[in-house]
Amino acid sequence: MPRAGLTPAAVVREAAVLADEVGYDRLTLAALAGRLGVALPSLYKHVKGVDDLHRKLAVLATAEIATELTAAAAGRAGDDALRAVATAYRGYARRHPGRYPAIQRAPDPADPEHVAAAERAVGAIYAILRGYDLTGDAAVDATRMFRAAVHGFITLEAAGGFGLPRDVDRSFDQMVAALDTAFRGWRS
Amino acid sequence: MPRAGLTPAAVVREAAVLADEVGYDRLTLAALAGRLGVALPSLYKHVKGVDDLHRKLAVLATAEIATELTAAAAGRAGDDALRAVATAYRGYARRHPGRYPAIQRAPDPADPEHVAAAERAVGAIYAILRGYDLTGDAAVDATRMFRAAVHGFITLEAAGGFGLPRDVDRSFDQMVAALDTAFRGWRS
DNA sequence: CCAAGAAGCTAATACCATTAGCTTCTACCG
DNA sequence: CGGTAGAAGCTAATGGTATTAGCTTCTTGG
Repeated sequence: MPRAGLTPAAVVREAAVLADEVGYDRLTLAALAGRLGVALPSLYKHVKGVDDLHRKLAVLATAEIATELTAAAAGRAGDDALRAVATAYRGYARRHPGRYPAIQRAPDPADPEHVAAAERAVGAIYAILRGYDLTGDAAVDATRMFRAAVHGFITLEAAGGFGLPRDVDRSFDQMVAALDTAFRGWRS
Repeated sequence: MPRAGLTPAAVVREAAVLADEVGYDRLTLAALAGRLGVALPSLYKHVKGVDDLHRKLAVLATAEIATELTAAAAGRAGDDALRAVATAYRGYARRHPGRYPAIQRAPDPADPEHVAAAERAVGAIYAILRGYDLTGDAAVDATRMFRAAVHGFITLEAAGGFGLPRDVDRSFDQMVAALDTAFRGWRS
């Protein structure tokens, strides 16, 4: 009987694929084990349990989105960068509907990899705000607003919370334009 | 052996209390039955299952928050109303951390009570935007932005997503002020 | 007053996660 | 080249959850 040759990384990668297919809440150790051609308890050699799997998936997804946000911001400034990063943010959530909710989990301060990924993601947003002359507390507040607005839009959209026929893409564009207006006219 | 005298409404009310105590994701039929002094399967006389319970809880919470948002908006206009409704929104989420996530569930179009509650909640926000001379598509877009920003802020805050020491209440006030700026300068 | 329906119960089934303890492969070292 | 230790897999058992079936008992309306 040949071994499956699993590693923690391979398990988490497959978990990410599975989550995108069936949804984050239906990511189950049983389904994951079946997918990997292995009995369920065998997964415990690679992850400590379902909570640990969620944690590892959060690290993976946070690192992925951080890279995409950073790439989107590269070579752009001002409202151009704002639009690019907001679009990349929403794009990641749409391409990876199962990974995206995992990102919500706050990093354990004792996990340097997770903390670094989260800082990289937030840093990509924070950097944009220099183009609006926002620094210090104002930049922190504006970053929080950006994250809240984009994340909130993504989750409401995913939940089917926008009932009216008005085009959702257009609403998103309008929101990003309004964020630009807000950041230009920021008053501390 | 005396009857517990349950009704669907009583079951959902207790579910709301329990959810606020232990969290929405730990709202379980087993715990709910124990709380009501009844065996687990007995709950099926009042709710069809856990999904139905979630649906009913969504109706309850949506109606509650709609009432609070409407009350907050009453007698106010412009940025005054904006601040009041945003504060009421966040206040509800903080007072009812277990009910709040239930609201995310989109109403079944075939459920008039749920649809009406959702329309009442969105209507309270929509009404504010008349004070900014926003109507039609612009009002829809602005309403979506308001909901996205406030909801996103609430969920990020609840998830512990704001790591930095900067005061979160102040960030929220700044965001509401920035929404005011955005709505004043709205460009279609 | 009694019959029907509602409200409760127990028992059984089916997932899922977790732990314990066993077997077998593999890789490294003498 | 052989043996051994550890890693990777397995089965079995336990406990929690939801759901369905079928039974009993209370309550209420005719």
